[in-house]
Amino acid sequence: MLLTEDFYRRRSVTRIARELLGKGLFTKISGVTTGGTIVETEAYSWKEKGCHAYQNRKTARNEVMFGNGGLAYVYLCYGIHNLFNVVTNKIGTAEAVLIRALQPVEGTLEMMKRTGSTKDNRITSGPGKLTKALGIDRESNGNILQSEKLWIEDLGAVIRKNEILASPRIGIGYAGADALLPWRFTLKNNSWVSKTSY
DNA sequence: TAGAGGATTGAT
DNA sequence: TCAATCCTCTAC
Repeated sequence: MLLTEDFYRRRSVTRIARELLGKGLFTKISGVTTGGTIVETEAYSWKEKGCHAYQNRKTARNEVMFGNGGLAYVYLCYGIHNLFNVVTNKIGTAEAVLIRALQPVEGTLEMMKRTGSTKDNRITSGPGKLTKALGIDRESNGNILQSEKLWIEDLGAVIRKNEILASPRIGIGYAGADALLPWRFTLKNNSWVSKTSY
């Protein structure tokens, strides 16, 4: 079952980030479906320094974050990687959830091909890697997440509170005290969660 | 309009 | 530990 606008347009971005765990992110390109279960997310809000839209700073890049919940926000990081976010909340409130890792469900062979990997392990364990595996690039920026090319669906998995781990977000040391917010959510003991040196 | 740096990754 | 790589944002 596809997630609808109501799911994305709620007020609490951290709650949506938690609830996205266990949901399925998929793309269909040239007739091939690829995707998997979301096992790691991070919440971002205009209220804190880690966010591109901190203090409602609106630029050409982050404009989509100010749009309605249920849109894709895709941007280039380090000149190399496309990072995929889900825009949440209502028009004018810049919040989003970064999808950081998936557990493959469908199209594993195609994802291996796209990432140039010969093994099927950890091909979607990281925000830059999963976009490459699913074929997501900036052309998807601003697209709705209920299309035939890109969507998130409820796979029926029930995630209990005690299966979710909250920790500080990755790679935003410049955000000062806000870098310590426990807004990174992972499934406990899931081997597909991204590896970090932190 | 130039210059610095980034919500990462994989190889050394 | 470090380079790849290019777009975005800020300052001048």
